[in-house]
Amino acid sequence: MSEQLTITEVSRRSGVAASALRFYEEKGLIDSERAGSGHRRYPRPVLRRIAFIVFAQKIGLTLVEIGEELDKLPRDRAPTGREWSRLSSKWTGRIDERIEELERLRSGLTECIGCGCLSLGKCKLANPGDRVARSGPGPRAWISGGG
Amino acid sequence: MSEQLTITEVSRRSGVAASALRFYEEKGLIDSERAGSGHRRYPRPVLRRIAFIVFAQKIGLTLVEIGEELDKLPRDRAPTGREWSRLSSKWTGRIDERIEELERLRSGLTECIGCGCLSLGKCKLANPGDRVARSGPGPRAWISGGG
DNA sequence: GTACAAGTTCAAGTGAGCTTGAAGTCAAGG
DNA sequence: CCTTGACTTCAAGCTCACTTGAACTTGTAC
Repeated sequence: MSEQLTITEVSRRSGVAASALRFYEEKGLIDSERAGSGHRRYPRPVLRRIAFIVFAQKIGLTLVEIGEELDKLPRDRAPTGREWSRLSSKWTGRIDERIEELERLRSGLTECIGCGCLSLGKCKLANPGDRVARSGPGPRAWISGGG
Repeated sequence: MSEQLTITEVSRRSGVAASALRFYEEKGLIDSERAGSGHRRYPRPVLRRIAFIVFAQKIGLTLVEIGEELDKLPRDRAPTGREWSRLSSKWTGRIDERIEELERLRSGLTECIGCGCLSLGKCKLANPGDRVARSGPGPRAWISGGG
């Protein structure tokens, strides 16, 4: 019958820390029911939702953006494969853009740095549209990294 | 003669805020000399150095990593093109890795989400090596985004 | 001589995405 | 009855990459 999962089970299966799961719930990204004790009980489809969140983060979406995407899914029932893939189509575009940007940067490194043009402003490669620039005080958006 | 630039000039030419330039200096990423007044005066080659920092950030290096790379350059004279490109070779590898990861994620989105396997752990695509995972409390590393 | 822009330092704030710690609840086992 | 362990909430802390504000000095223009 184990249709409901505890937070530790969900954490183990998803690889996402329990504290992060609570955090996601607080942000409205996932839901939980409660046992009589007040403990969280997760319906199984939450795993897919979490997988999607992890996926989306790796692609580079913020939790807010992910939330907006997830809001397009029905809350009352498990979404269909069709519904999931409708969301994902948007993201492949994002991935493509990012790959293109990285390829531009790679050319910049090999071509642009060899010559003397790497002085910004002049060099289109260093500043392609300036899409990453300025969007508030916090850290600028960055790439994977993790190493 | 204007061999020396003020902080506003450097800021304007590089597109990096003056506050950020001071911050970079504090972190040891760039140097400045001082006018009699105590105001910063930058030698021209600093622009290339800043360009490199901006570049490297877009690729996904942290300021600490960038600092480690820049430490390999001579401080007493302007580095040669050869010296710059030695640094950059490392980074192209990083870009390639990141592009590969994004391509894996893209396959994951189109193949993996259509089927039912998107439950993490089972799905290799969702967790390729787990390179981005766990490295301290802060935000996980993320990608560009910037909108 | 006084206004004003442009610079200085230092401390504190910001935002994202969490983690950690304190203090408490609840169910099962000995 | 007491401990253990899994859970709860809430507040505070942390990293990264900066920005912002306060209080102050300097150089130039009128």
